[in-house]
Amino acid sequence: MIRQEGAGIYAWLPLGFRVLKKIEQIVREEQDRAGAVEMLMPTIQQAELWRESGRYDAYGKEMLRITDRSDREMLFGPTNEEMITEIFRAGIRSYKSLPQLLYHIQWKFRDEIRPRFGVMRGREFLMKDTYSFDIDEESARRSYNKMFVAYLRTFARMGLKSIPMRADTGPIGGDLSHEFIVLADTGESAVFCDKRLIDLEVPAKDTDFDADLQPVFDQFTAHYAATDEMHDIETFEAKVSESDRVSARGIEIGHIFYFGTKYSVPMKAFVASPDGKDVPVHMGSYGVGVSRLLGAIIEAYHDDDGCKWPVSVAPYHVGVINLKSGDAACDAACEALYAALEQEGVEVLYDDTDARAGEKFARMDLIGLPYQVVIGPRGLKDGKIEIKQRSSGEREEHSLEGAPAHLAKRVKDALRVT
RNA sequence: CGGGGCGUAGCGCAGCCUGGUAGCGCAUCUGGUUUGGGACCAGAGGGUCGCAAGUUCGAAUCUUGCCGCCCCGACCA
Repeated sequence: MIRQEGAGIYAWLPLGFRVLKKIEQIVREEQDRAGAVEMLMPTIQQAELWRESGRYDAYGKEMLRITDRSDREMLFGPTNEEMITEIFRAGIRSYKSLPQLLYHIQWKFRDEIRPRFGVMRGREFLMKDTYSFDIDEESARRSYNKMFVAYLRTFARMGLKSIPMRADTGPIGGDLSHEFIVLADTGESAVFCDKRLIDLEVPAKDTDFDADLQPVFDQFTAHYAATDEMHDIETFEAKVSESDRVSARGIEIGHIFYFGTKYSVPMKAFVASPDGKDVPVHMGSYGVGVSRLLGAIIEAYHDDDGCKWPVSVAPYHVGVINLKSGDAACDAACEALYAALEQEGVEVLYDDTDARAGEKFARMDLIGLPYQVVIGPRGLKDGKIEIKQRSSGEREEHSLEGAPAHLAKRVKDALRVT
């Protein structure tokens, strides 16, 4: 799936790359649904831009600084607030063009003191970052809520139960911020929350993002939830009954900020307000660690034998195991099934190596595709094949004849966006 | 950056203390026997022992310097 090429730097091998693309696509679809517009900014930025915001000196050693052949100072972007602000001010002059919600999915580099946990904390990582521009705080809050809801949906589609937690705004600054945390034993930080939060229903596919989303926000922030650094044990114990208290470990998979005019003022991103006066725009930024999500999903879905991918992000939906490759009937049956499944839009990984059965099963379990189809000469005599579900381990006999439609239906049901 | 450790075949490791020219398991390749849930036998290929300098008749092994990587801590999508 991946291969380490340096501290915190990974090559994405074919299988891992497929998963990354699927995660990316879900993130993209939910951004689009929420009304954000995709674009693409470069990885390399000019130091000059960062001097305007004052962050060139403030950012410290985490920023990878580069010089070009003319000794111009450049940097590999750790984030894009400055650049998007520059793009905004160059093109937007009037309140009538607001709000704006722009995002891109691009590689970032942060020269972490200590990269670890593989792709969970790489130095180079793929991030979706959205930036909002609004005329005032009230409007900015609506943008914030859109991303808040979009994130709940995004993570749910990957099978992750995310919990928004009030967060410290950190070096990016501002006063309204939430981290989206997924609970996992191997999580990096301790988290504390109210159990009732975990069972809340995620907003549906047909959510109207132009409507008032404040009730959703209120619902998901009504109960206690805090990461280690924001945790206050007295409040926790006062607000949450003992049976509802959850103390666990969590992985941060998303982080949203409202930071007002922090960048628009120094960088002069002003728009004309209705009364004709120039006012600084109110901004927010919203990040999802796309490459990190791959690690988070594995943490959430695996067993001793390997991965157990949710259908929505699995590198393939179905693995076809030919128990006796070289046998004419087996080969024909496998190839027919493969073709029929592809016809149905099901993604298939076909193992026709001549390894022993046990090795093939083990390998397929490790890869962790949602469904495995086993075809061998013995079952084939009666037109039977085996369908195994990786997540439950459940195996069922099925007729070869109806298998493509049957599997396609199961895959499509699992993929149905709610 | 502070503390600890590692670098020897694609992967995982032994050998280093006590210098004598490199080995094991897995993987790969060939042949055979097997074959329905991690087979067996026989054989083969694959290594500038992280890099450089030094000590020595001789360095994977000792010394020094450098590079890379991992783990613990402060920081982070």
